[in-house]
Amino acid sequence: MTEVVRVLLADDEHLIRGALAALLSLEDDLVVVAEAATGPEALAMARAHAPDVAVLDLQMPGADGVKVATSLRAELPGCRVLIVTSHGRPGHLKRALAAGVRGFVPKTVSAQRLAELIRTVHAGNRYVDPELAADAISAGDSPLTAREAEVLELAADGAPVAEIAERAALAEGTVRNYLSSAATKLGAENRHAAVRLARERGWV
Amino acid sequence: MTEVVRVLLADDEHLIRGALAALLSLEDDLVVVAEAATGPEALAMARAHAPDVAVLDLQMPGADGVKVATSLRAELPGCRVLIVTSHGRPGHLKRALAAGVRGFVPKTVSAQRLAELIRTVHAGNRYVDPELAADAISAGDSPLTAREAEVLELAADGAPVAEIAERAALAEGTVRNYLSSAATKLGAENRHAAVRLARERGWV
DNA sequence: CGCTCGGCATGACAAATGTCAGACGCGGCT
DNA sequence: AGCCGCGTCTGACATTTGTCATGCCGAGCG
Repeated sequence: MTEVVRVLLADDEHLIRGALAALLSLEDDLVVVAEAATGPEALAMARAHAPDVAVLDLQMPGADGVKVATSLRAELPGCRVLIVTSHGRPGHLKRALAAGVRGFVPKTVSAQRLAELIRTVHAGNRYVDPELAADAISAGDSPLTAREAEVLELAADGAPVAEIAERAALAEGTVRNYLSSAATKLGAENRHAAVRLARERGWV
Repeated sequence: MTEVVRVLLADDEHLIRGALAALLSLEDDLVVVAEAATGPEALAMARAHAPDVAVLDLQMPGADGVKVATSLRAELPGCRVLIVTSHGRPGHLKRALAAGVRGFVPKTVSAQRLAELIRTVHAGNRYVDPELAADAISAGDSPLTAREAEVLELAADGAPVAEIAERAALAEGTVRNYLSSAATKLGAENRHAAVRLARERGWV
């Protein structure tokens, strides 16, 4: 094991990023070559340092971890991506895997374990946290059609139907119809509960 | 400075807690005597080890940082509390200060800075992050009356008015009235937008 | 081709929600 | 005491939202 893994660390919480950098540096075969606090910064750093593995927080200002991963996939195909997250929602995992992410774990893992996982994804293997995977499977695919999801998203901040209709270029009746069917599919009493459920499952 | 500060660390994210414990241990005058992943666990650990300073995450399973701080205040008056948080909302700061918390900072600070702050609060001084303080001041006090806030909270998960009325033991008309006046005070179009705004400002 | 099925879209009607004027009690103020 | 102002509470009315029956179009299939 003479090979050294060059790591990029991106997380908006300085406390965690710094602490993590220090801990990972204790491992002989890992070296943190760059740190970033935002999505765009992470991309810039990746271009500049071409790391072997990028450890990305899911929620960062600017662009979230999955978006960064997508861009990275295109620009630096050799760079493996490992996502860490505080509040894992099923849909995110699905999107992340679709973006070519190699690992997906909650922040409840230990640093020791994270170091192992960095080696794992660097070796070309995949790893997703079993519990998150189980959630994603039990949540299943979104039953919503494209328009239903679109309208539900526009309804997310509590806007009245008239405004949604205008933004989506639809008749009010149509908007109500989509909201209603979305709510039925999700088993919600009304559209607001539907928005909440869809968010929890990562479908919006 | 021969005195050693005994620290309790509570955060549900193992990654951060562990990393933090390691970093703080590098400081000669700080020693982490206990760690916890949940609110109740933090309380139990505090009782067992009687730390000088408790570093608490705001959002933990079981009981949040402020609730733990309140209990701690009663049981271990000598233990100073420092709250760290990822997403600082104005209302939380206010609640925290009311609970006798001595420090309140976002997780974007560096570990170095955190170590300084632990010494600061241990010395009996207070510290709140300037930016969070500014937010709290600009957000001001909640304009909602007790009933308005209560009803708005019951409406938070999208429940229909009839259900809220039953839970609050009020007539439906009354509930609608409170929701309406709350929405007006918050400058919201409807109650759902009102819930969102009140959450953002930490008023629910 | 002719058929069915599912997604998209609409308007009319029923139900839920928002708005209004007003009643009651309580505390502060002159 | 008498008079506000404020919070609490209510029902009646207007508006918004949810539900339903229906039509249109393209994809898949016998």
